[in-house]
Amino acid sequence: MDREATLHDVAGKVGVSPRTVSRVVNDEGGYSPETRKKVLAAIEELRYRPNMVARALITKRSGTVGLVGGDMTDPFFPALAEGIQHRAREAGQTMFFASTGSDPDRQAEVLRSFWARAVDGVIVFPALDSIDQLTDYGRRGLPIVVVDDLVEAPNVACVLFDLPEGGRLAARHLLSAGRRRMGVISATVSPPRRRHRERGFLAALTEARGDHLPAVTAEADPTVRGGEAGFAELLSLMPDLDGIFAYNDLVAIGAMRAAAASGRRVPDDIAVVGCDDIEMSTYITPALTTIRLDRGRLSNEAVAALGDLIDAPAQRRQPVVLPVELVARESA
Amino acid sequence: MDREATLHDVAGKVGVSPRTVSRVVNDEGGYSPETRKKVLAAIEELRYRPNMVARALITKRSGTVGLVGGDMTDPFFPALAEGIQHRAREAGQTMFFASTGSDPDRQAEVLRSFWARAVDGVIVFPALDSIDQLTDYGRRGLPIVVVDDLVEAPNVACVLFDLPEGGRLAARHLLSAGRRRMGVISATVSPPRRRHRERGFLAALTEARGDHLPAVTAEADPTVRGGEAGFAELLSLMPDLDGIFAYNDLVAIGAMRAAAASGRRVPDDIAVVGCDDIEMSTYITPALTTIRLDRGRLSNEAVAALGDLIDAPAQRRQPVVLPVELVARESA
DNA sequence: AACGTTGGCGTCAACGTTGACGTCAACGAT
DNA sequence: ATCGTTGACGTCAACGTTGACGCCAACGTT
Repeated sequence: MDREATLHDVAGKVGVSPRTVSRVVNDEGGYSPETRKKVLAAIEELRYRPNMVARALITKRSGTVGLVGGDMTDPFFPALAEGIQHRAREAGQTMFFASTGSDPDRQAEVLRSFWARAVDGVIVFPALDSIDQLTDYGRRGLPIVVVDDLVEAPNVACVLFDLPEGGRLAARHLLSAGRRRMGVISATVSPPRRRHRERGFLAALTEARGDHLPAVTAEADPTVRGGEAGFAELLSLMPDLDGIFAYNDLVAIGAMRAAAASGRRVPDDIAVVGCDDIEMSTYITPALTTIRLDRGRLSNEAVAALGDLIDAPAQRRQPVVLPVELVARESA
Repeated sequence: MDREATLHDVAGKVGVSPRTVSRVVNDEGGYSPETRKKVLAAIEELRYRPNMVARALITKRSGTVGLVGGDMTDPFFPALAEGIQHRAREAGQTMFFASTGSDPDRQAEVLRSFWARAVDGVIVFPALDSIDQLTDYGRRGLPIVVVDDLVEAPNVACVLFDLPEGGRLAARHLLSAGRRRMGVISATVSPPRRRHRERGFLAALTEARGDHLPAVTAEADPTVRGGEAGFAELLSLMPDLDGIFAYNDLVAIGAMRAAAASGRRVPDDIAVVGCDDIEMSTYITPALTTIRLDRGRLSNEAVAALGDLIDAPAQRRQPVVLPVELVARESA
């Protein structure tokens, strides 16, 4: 035959109904051992494989999950995608991937595309101002795991790192190293309510009292180049800067490079702390001190949360808050 | 209604048949302007969206493409995935992604999963010894773009960089810098017939004659750690090594780190050339001299080749060979 | 007036699988 | 012998959409 075998072909070969073949394929029971052997032999001979498209039309389950992020070239992401895909594969699922460039319109387009293809659920790093669309899809019945944000809606679970604590750890580390004139670089696309790192950092400074000056703040894109620009902005606000906390490692690396370019030694003249702990951070000189976000842990928790949503939807879910830790290297 | 609207719902609201609604949705013609307006209004009101699963069951087209690679944490890959996804999105397609860990059994599993979900085509970085399975899927009718290898089969097109030329450029660069005792690090998973870089490198040395010694070779995993191990292997074969060409940038960075750890200065004592041109290569010290593989170009060519296969399958395709260039920085 | 053409519809039967329910022979209990 | 139960099947009708083909009124040509 010049087309792929179907249940009907297998059934025809064995002399049973397609329904019976479906029972064997799906291990449903309700067939004799003899029938089972014959069906499996025919499956092998005809190279039958279930058509997941036809199956999805009936069961509304496609065996796929979607991963929606900002930009895949952010090194944090591929490691996470590998983790998520590994766990999804264990559950017999195939992964869609789409990046949104942190644009809510593109995220809406991606979610629409996934919804139209009956994905079993999605793991989303939300774009700015996209809670409404996430809530909408949750209400429509799409299981959604939101990462690094809080959305309360049916079928939505949240998994996030304790980023305020990360900010506090960074602040305390810089203070204990004797830094007194500090700055924080936050993400350009983050609204104030999502600047957890900055909030924790500033809170820790306030708690500590002491002789440090009030910290200055800047914004930057999540790239090395962004970090260079963020450094320049901080410096213009506080020329005798001696400590920096950046919201991700690429930005921190950029700040380090800009510091070096301006004749300041890291960490002698200025200490830098990042947040992520990407591999690159161990290879640059000096090696970056950073707040480690455990991607393996995040992958596991996100996929587990999605599995729970898929199996038992429309149940109330408490956010899962993952701990962070400071990894002290050379830059601070 | 507590379920998503279908063509039937829209048809019922307007008072036409579902087929007519389908004609409007798909811009097929064969309807009056008045009918079109009514249908579009009803679509808006009912928030109708085509069910891509149902559509795929009939048309055998799902509007999805699959990307199959080794490991997403290889920095070359995410940049490529962004490019491919961007181009796919322009064509209204959604991207599956799966990594295989360069394992042919996992690649077979991935292809089976994609095939069962009626992907329109796949772009594959082949795992070792996987030509047979690729040929098999090509014969079954799956459009396949193979990257960095050559597979001749129906429905298969190949896109690859001129890696032998990359090897030659690296060799000539090192020679012109006065290096005379050189080594090449190839991929552990590459069979001899796929060591294009090494072959080009050695060929250029043979052509050049001169007073350089025959190069030594080593194998390494595609990571910084792999590069450190590869460097050690080369060094054991040639203790007065003064030039290295690595098959990717991470390996080159690892070699640089190992050289520094052994007290050798890069490039003074030992010059290092990589291949890829990942972003990290510009940020490490010294910045890496490398053979640049243009990912934007590769994404475009791969997606274009896949589009051609999808639109006109079972046609003979000449491999697309992309040029490479040497980017001279500080390490060589 | 008759005939051929054609636009704007509609009908029908898939596509491959599965949920809901039906049939029937074999078996144990009475 | 009769009856109720049950395992091992089978039948039927979706699921939502589309390809193939049919119908019919309107129109132009003869």
